[in-house]
Amino acid sequence: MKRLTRKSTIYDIAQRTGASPSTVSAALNGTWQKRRIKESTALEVQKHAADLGYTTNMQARGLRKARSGLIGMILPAHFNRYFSSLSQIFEAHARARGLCPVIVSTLRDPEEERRTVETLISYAIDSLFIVGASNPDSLSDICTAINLRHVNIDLPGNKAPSVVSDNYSGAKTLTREIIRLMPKVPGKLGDQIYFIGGAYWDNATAERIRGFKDVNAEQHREVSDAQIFSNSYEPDASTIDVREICERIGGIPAGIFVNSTFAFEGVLKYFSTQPVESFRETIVGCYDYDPFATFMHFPVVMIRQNVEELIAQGFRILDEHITEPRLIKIEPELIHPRSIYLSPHETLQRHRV
Amino acid sequence: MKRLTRKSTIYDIAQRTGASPSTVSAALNGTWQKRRIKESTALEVQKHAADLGYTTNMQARGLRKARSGLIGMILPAHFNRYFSSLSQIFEAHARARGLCPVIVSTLRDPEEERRTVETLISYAIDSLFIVGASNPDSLSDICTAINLRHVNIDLPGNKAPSVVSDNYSGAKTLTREIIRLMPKVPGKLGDQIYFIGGAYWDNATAERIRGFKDVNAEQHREVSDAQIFSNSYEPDASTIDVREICERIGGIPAGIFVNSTFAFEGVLKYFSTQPVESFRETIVGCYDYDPFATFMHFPVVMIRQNVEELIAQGFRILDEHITEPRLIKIEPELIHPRSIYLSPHETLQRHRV
DNA sequence: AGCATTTGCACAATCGATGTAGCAATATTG
DNA sequence: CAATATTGCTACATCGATTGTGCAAATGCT
Repeated sequence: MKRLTRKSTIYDIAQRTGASPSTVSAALNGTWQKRRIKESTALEVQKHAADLGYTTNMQARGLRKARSGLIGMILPAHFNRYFSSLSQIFEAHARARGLCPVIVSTLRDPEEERRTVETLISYAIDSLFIVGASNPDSLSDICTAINLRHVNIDLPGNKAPSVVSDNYSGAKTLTREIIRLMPKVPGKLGDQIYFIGGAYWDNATAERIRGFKDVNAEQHREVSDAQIFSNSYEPDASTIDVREICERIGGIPAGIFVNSTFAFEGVLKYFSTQPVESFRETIVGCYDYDPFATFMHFPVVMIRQNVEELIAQGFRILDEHITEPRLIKIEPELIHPRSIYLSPHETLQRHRV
Repeated sequence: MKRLTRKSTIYDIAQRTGASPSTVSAALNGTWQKRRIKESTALEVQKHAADLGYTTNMQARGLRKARSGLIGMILPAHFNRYFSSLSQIFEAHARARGLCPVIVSTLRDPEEERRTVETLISYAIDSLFIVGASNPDSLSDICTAINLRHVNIDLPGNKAPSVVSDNYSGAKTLTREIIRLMPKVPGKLGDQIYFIGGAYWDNATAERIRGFKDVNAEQHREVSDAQIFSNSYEPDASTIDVREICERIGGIPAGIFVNSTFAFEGVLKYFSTQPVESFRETIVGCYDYDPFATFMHFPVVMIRQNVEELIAQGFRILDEHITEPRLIKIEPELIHPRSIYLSPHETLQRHRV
């Protein structure tokens, strides 16, 4: 009863139809017109293929054609709304092109990033999206060495085209909004605004800090470096940082610029140890959008990166065979408290191609 | 200047070292002892391979060995904390086994599920995790036909081993907790508890409805079918359903059992149209956990499925070559309002293997 | 009819790695 | 020292699809 049926191959079909393997191949991969195969032959072959349940062995095809039909993406993590929205949209685009997406997370570990890229290369991926890599340029080197088309998304590199949010402008918008919503009680304890999360040496964080500082300056608020906590991607960094701030000022600050939803979770972890009432006058702005995060028990404004555009531009760059470094900035948008941008299913439906 | 360098192959290394391709192959894939290759030869080959930056062409290897080193997973969507936590952990396990994870979402579309499984098969994946499929059995048929090991996760099937949450028990726990937290004002408008989301014909929803009803019965609360809204996975279903409920009772119900974070987003979408004060006495229980969702401006209790165990058991089943259908139930846990279970990075770190 | 095209298809090499079978050189044994 | 065993390696077929080349047969043309 055990059907140890091997997958059927073009040779099986060749036998049944009496055609040669090359004819079968042509009939099935769409090149039969070019190869002057009679239509009736092609149809015959296709019929037999269909009822044998034939599907192309992509490894064989890939081996021969030196491309696989796979398209790779590496990103820091799946378990995050920003990154998973990137995956979701990346996937829709890949599918629309008849490619099979391979999305792997690398946990911001440079060594893991290298290994993963090499693994993907060993599967002969046709192109690669490098999302939020800690060292994009070293990955570019690997790709360039074997002529693999790739783009950086989210964090830019110097050796390949990059598509990123306009972090400076987004941070300015967000900072302005935080300040606008902050209780206007000058001199009040915790009247200052803090920046938490990320790492100052990465481009995105640096740009956001710049925007944060510039808006504060423009509004005649002093910002000292003691208000900026961006030295680590370590798990608990933001939990520890926010605790330190709160202990320093003896309360919860009136405004916090949180640099990512990852960091925001860390902040919440500390908040969960504090009484609910302590948040009455706290305004949190978070760079990155999470639908649930806009419904906190205190007001949260968020920046939603234009994920669709980030990915679309990435594909455009690959399509147009652009390989020289360049930087494309995409404007993000402000999301107000208690708003659901789109239900996730809607987002998904929109990208069914 | 353009380095159109092809990836180097065992033939390149063979040339440089003067060894034959088979020797090179053996030296590099670890079988050299078995094939009685002198250690010095093997080392020599490995050295040359290293500085040529050689990596195995997995398509060639896969073609020859009829397996690819890829392991597949299909799931409804990436853009969701439950599913993306499954991906995250799946990936860690895959990596620990030296496999490359290929995770593809299928948007609960049966046709897309079939197509995707066939695509994955055409890449000769070594095994497959089928997560939350709308029709697991038809996918099992496809897999069985070519002898592909697979497990169902989250939603069970009848033709392959399945690992699912104990939905009945989880739903009972959640329902009890909702009732416990609900304001004790009998006769009050909206004193009833509602069930929203999912589709009654899928096993998980059915089990949860059963748990929901049983606990209500046990507490001498009547539940009519008019309190249960589980007829659709359509995007806006839960938004529409909750609106209908609220309009029917002229307010927001005191207790809502929301069947997934997807549905919860839909509910929030409606809530965002209502004044904040209207939620003062609403208790929401949501089956599935999202870290941000526990910090809403009204109390939210959640059920966190034991994602680690779901995946671990899935791998165990594959490892032990279990193919006959069986159902493994994993106990989920209750998550209280305003609690962050683990920061995402911690979750990730724990699964770096 | 006689020649030139065109049509329809088959052959065989190829992609890169694997693994069986086998051969020569060396080592072991009686 | 001859016979046997072991060591170290190579040759070659193979996995399944693609594709350049070639060659009959059918058709067109004069």
